[in-house]
Amino acid sequence: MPSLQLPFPLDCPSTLLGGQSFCWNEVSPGTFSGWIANQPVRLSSAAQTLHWDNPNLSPAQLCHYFTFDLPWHSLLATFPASDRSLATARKAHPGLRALREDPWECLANFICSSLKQIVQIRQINARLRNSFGGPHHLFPSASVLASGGEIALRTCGLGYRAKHLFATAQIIATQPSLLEIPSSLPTPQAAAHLELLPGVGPKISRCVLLYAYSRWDAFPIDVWVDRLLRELYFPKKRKPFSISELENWSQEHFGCHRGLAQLLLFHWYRTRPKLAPSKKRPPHRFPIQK
DNA sequence: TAACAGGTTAATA
DNA sequence: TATTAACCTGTT
Repeated sequence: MPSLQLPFPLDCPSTLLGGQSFCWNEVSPGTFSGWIANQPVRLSSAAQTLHWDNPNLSPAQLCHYFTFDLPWHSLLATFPASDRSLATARKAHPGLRALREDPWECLANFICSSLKQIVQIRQINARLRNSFGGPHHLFPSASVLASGGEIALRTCGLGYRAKHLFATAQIIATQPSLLEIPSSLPTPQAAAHLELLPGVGPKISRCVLLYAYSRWDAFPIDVWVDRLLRELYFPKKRKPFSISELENWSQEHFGCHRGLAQLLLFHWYRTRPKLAPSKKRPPHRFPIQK
């Protein structure tokens, strides 16, 4: 069984189930079943060693997927030292990492994500794999989804999102190069480029740039981030900031790696213990119920 | 039972 | 440019 020594702890539940990727399931305590680079794999991490069961996956592929190649600590060192919320979030989840997802699967996942909770997006991902993914339940390519048709997508429980995913699948099937985004293209332009696709707006474009293209300056603002920014950074403000004002502010405040700040804050805000109305609340379950 | 959920789009002012 | 309703479906 291949393994990899890590110089730091890896928090698999937070990293794999926290809303970056949607193809993972915890099959037994500490063991996660999913796919990396179209290879089915089970993995577990204990005592700073990562184990996986598929020898077709090289350590380099694992490093790439989990961004172990990055100087994580120096990236986070660019955050403002005065930010207590961010410091708390980092301390609460030291093993949370950003992933490098496959661009097409990531795009498809987030097109399906609108008004859905994480668990439901995972269910949709599983149904797409079961219906279209062949014997190994691989995530279906754009051409496979395009030839499947919108009706077949609706039977996977996508609802109105089926129309968007089908239309985008048709476009990507004929022009796969649209997903080849050169790293020289600045993030705002890369976002505008993705937003040409049906079902892709400002939130989803930034999620895809952050989780599939390693654009650490992409700052997705969803209802949770919106909520936490207002509560933590503008508690007294009556008139709400617009999304574009918040985006500008995030750039000024968090700097060039603000997407990673978003990842930490988002995860911490959603999983932090509630302010204790009940004493017998189960400690830190995942996924957190509302 | 009826509201609500990690958003986008198209229609209005 | 900014605000508003409609959109599928499963869950609380």
